[in-house]
This record gives sequence, C-alpha cells and structure tokens, in this order.
Amino acid sequence: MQEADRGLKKGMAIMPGKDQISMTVVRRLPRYYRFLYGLKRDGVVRISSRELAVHMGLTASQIRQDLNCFGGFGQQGYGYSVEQLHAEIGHILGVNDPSPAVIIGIGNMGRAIGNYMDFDDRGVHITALFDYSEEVVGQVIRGMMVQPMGTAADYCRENGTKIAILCIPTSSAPEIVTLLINAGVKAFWNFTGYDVAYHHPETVAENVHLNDSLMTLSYSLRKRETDEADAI
Amino acid sequence: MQEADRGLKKGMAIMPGKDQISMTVVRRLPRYYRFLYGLKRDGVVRISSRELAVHMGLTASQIRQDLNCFGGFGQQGYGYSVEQLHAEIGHILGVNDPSPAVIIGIGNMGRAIGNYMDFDDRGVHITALFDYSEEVVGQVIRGMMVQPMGTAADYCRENGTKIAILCIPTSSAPEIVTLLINAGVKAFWNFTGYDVAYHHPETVAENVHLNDSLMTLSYSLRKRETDEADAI
DNA sequence: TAGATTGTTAATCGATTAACAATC
DNA sequence: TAGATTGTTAATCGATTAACAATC
Repeated sequence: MQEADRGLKKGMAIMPGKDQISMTVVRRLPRYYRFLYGLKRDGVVRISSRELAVHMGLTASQIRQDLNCFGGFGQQGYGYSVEQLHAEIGHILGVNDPSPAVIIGIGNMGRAIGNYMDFDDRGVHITALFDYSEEVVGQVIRGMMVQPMGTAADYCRENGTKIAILCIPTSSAPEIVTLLINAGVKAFWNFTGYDVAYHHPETVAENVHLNDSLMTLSYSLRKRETDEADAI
Repeated sequence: MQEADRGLKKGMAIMPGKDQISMTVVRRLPRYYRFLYGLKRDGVVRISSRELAVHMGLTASQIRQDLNCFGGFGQQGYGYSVEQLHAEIGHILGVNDPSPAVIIGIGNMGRAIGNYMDFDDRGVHITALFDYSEEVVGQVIRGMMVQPMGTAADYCRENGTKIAILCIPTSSAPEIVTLLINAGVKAFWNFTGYDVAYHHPETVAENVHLNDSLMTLSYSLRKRETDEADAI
C-alpha cells in the first residue's frame, strides 16, 4: 500500500545509450565549469581529480564519478586537460547555443535580473521584457523596450520562445504561466512562490526561492550560536 | 587511505538531547512554513500528513519524519493543528526574533534585494546599506541612506551585526569578507561566486548562485527537448 | 469501542566514498 | 619500465519510503 502516488517518475523515458543523469550531478556542473574557467584563465593546462578535489572541497572519487556520467574526459596517468574539460562541460550545459527567453515582470527583481546577469554566457538569450504596469511599459532596459504583459503569450507563440523568467508576484503566476504554456513555453526560471513544477509537471522549472534561502540562513546562524552557547 | 580530508564534519558538536538535523530537512522547513501559512489563511484548522503530502507533492512518511526531528507536533488519530504547526516551524526558523543584517553592495542586485524582500518576516532585519561608489553613497533605499563601504566593518563591529548580504562582484568578495569576519560577522547570504564557506569554514554561508541555477535550467530544457526528439 | 493517524522502527533506494585493475 | 591517475566496481553512508504498533 503506497502512501502517495506521484505518478510517472522512475523509468520514464529510458533512453537507449546514456541513462538518466541525476540532478544532483547536473547541479554540480556549473560549479566545475566556473572553476575550470578560472584555472584556464590562470594558465593551468592539466589537473588531476585529486588536485581539483582539494581546490573545490570535494572528493576525487566524486569528481571522477561525476565526469564519467558524460564520458571519459580524462587520461590515465595524466589527469584532465583543463581547456578540454571546460569546453566539454560548457557543451553539456549548452552555453554555446543559447535559447531565447523573456522576462515576465519588470519590478525590482526583473530589473535586477535583466541588468545584472550575463545571460548569453549561460545558455540563455533575453529577447523581450513584459510588465503589467503602464508606467513600466515603454521603459528601456538593456536596449529592450518593456512591452505590455497582455502581449507576452502572443510574442512567445510567434517567436517560438521556450523559456520564461518569472519575476512577478506569486499571486499573478498561475494565470500567466498557463497562458505561456499554451503559447509553447517549456521552461520557467521561477522567482515566485508558485509551484510551477507541481501544477505543470510537463514543463521544466528551476526555482529561486530567495525567501526560503534567507530563512535557512537565519536558522543556521541561530543554530550555530545556540550550539556555541551550549558548548561553554 | 582516505582521498581528501575535509577536516571536522561528522561528530562535531554532539549535543546532549537533540542530535544534528540534516540540512536536507532544514531546507524543507521554509516550504512547510509557507504552505501552512496558506492553509491557515484559508481557515483550515487541522491537516493530516497524508493530506499535506498530496498538496505538496511529498510523501506522508517524509513529512512525519521531518516534523519529528523537532518533536511530536501531531496527535494520533487527528493529525496536526495548522495554526500550531505553523507557529512551531516559525519558531524553529526564528522568524519572531529577527537578527540584524547589512547589505554589502547596492548595485542592481543589492537594490532589488533591499527593495523586494520581506526581510522582517524571514528572521532578518536590515539595518544598514553599504556601497563603494560615490554616486550610490547617500542614496536612500527603504528609508536607509547608503553608507561608504569603508565604514561597513566598523559599523558591524560597533553594532554587533552578525549577518552580511553580499551583493558585490565576486572579485571584491575575498577582501571585504575577511574584514567583516574580523569585525564579528558570522553569517553570509552570498550572491557572489566567491566560496565563503570553503575559505571561512567557521562561518555560516548560504549561497544564491543565480548563474548556476540558470545554467541548470538551460541544461534541463535541452535535455527535455533532446529526449522528446529521440522518443519520436 | 472503532477508525484514524501519528511516531518510530525497518527496508529500500540513491549518492558518496573507497578500492583497485586498467592504462597512459 | 615505473609512477601516476583514470574509469569503474564494491562498500558505506544517508535519505526516503514502507510498515506497523501505539494511542488519540
């Protein structure tokens, strides 16, 4: 008697050759990529899993396991070519082939994201911005004019946009997400509290829950201080 | 022969009663908190782990395990009191007793964070803002005047500030972090690429790696599309 | 009391670490 | 060749799920 049936999950889409890479591993790739970029910039040519582990605070085993999910990038007795490994991981992450994306909501967060991020180096290319407010519509950010929210779904449909970045209040999210999905959007970078993945499991969603992250920090600090007080 | 000695980790600070709560569990608490708030607002009085599981896309077992790390908040045959559970988790997260914090760097991100977040409901209270730029110093955000970065460490020392929110470029992070730690700062909410936890393991750090998050989304979308193409 | 649901122990699953044969 | 280091298999560890006795 299973307690909750979460529907398809386990063997969905069992591919022929390469089997499913766990998200645990995928989430470490950007960090490898970042680190290898630094080594490359500093002129380091080769590195062993052991050295990399020391620098990154991981174990050499883990690094070898992670990289081997995607193929044998190393050479026995030598290690890994920094340049090649950097390029391979970049390729896996798709940084050379950016997908077009739109920002939904140009409040403080949308504006910060729009101005601050180096999107093109991350596999994403911003093509349009949308907002509800008449005051914001028409403003120019990064050379792009903010367009009325009502036109967002049509824009995505006409341009085949696959990624939407949600920087709207949580309460506005359910409606616009449905419209966007109907217009062909497949992936959401979600800054709202709305659980896109739960309500639309057919899409890809990556959440940035800043409130949750801050509360975790708050917990950890209190915990640390309590433990220190107890230890005396 | 261990491959990399990551120093203390396992049995550090073995407390008498309550044993170490895993971060996996802690990171779920804000989501429970958020969800229970919604239920409370909607007038729901009691809820079973099974109902909660269905609504949140978890298993009832997991919810009961998680909550039992902190004590028996439920009642057999009845379930959990929404109001009580919400209050208990809020208490665990320390939302009633906010810690003072400063924002280091008032660029796009610092400004967005400063304007957008409901800090006081998350256990954190912003008391000061700092920036390097002369243009930014003196600006008023949320009723607070931005102060020169050179005064940040002294401010924290004098006011006993324990939390710093890092919204500066990665390259500026190492220096200011050291200054802040020397001034008594214990916790960092880190928006930079600098690995605070690695370089200063004695502190508490919570990272928000927006670039990494975006790259993960980019990977997942490509993966999804490739799988769908292969499946045809 | 009977039904429901927790708290908790046991079983399973997945991720990390260790070990080592293959090989550069 | 000898030394180094990978790729990969086996062992361990931790987190999730299942099961069920306790109890409201």
